[in-house]
Amino acid sequence: MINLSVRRSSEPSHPGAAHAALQQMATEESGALCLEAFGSPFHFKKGNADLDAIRRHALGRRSFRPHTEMLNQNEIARDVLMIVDGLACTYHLLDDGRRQILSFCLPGDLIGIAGSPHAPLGYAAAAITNVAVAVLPQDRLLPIARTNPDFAMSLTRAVIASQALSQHHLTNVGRRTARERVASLLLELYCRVQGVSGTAAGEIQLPLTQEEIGDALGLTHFHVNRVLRALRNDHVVEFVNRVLRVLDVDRLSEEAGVEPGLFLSQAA
Amino acid sequence: MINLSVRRSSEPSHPGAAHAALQQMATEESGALCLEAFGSPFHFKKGNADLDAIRRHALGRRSFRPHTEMLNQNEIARDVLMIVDGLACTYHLLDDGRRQILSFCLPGDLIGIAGSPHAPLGYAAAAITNVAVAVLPQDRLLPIARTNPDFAMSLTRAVIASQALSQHHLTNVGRRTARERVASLLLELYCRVQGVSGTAAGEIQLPLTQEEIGDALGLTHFHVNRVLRALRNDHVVEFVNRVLRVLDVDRLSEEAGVEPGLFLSQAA
DNA sequence: CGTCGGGTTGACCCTTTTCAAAAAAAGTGG
DNA sequence: CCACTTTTTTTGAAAAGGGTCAACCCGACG
Repeated sequence: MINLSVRRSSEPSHPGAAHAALQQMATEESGALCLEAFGSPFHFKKGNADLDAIRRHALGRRSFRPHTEMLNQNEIARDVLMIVDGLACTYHLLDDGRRQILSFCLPGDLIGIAGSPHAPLGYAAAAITNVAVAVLPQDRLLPIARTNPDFAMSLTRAVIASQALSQHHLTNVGRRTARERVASLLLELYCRVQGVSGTAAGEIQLPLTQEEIGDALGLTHFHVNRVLRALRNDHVVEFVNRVLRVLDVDRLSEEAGVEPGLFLSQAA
Repeated sequence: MINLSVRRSSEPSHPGAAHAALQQMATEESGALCLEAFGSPFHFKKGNADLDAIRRHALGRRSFRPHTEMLNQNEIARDVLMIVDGLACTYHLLDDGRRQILSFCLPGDLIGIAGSPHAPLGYAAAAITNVAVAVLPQDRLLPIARTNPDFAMSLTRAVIASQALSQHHLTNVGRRTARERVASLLLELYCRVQGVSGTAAGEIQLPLTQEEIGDALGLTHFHVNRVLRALRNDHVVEFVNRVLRVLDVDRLSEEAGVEPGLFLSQAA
């Protein structure tokens, strides 16, 4: 049902020699392991005030290769990570292998904020593409907040925004048909990716497998495949070769059953 | 499919004369409309530091009768509400009447915190029983946070805790069977109610309809009924007459597929 | 050139929904 | 305290939306 081949992030990486220059570029402040290219369509373009406020306090950078685990759901998370480049996801993994993807994480998203400082995180995070993150040690949050009150509110707003998305997903999975769910997720990703990349073409790069889509929507990848085909036949969206082409945005949001503009506010 | 008979909360209330004394008791700080009795099993017993920090800044109180709307999903929320007594829920309402309950709100829970100060809330909230809340105007959050950094972090932690619950629900609905979902929700409510009420009996008052349970779990109330019967036949839990009796906690958490103690941390 | 991760398809099965209807409970007003 | 109404719970039968399983295809990659 799921791809369990997620490698531990602590594994040493073996970047090809050709990538050396880019790695240098990425190895800014800290001695974190940095690798791979950063020409992805998922780069942090325009910042909003809150995110910049948070990012300003980051202590370093780290990078992750595709399909590596960024946060473990049973360990206490030492650091909060802000995605700077690339695509990741957070998820729950059940004992028998079932997986629920909780969110797809784009540049600007925060992952790993813990409620209690020494409790396990409760969810895992993994890189989907190459991912670069800014690192913010968990135990620096309170000190920073004390000297910088706006920082704390920025943090709060970031968490609230991400919860609004979680709730949207819950409604999706709980009360919508497979077709509506797929339409809704594609619309969401289309809007969010355009939001962070600043572009506005009719298509985006979307390096997701149908299995990942299914794990986010509570469907099997078989059924995702069927729905995708139907959506393509009906000239709503095409999702082939990791490219999502939206043929008719209004139609898509109609199919999804969401008010257009729901996801645009995310990018504000 | 859903009960659309939610009355506007602005309706004047008509408390019986017998309740006068109790009303007085409840009308503490402000001229808010207060009514009805407060002998419910859902009363704010033991506070944790964060919640007290937040509640300390509340400006007044309000009460809601059962099935009245507390927050509207299309309006901008003026106030943040902290439940002090009673049971409420937050939900999304789709155009065609489908409803997804996002969370059940017990004393200590915060609802209505807005990410952007002037955007619609995105979800609604309704009282299930009589509900008493502490009111905290949205626009006081930032001023308070500025002079009191710990308040902001308390707020952040409260939102994080509630997001953890949302995510748990998402996994429930997306990747678990009907039986697992019902078991999981009952276990959650059992633990949370005992947490806030401070009791530890084998049963709790749980004034929910099967329809509400279904709307929270992405099931029809017909199927909830059948699952409930099966669980009763198997001597795991009994849920009759608004009373939830847990016959075997370990068995229940096993059925739910969650590690026992997941929800206990909520009450900490 | 052979393996491997994804995508695609069809047939079949099963969990859950839908619909109709009745019984039980809970309010409401007199 | 009793009729009367409205919710809520319960049950059965039938339909359907998705899941399961078994293949096969394809391009990427070593």
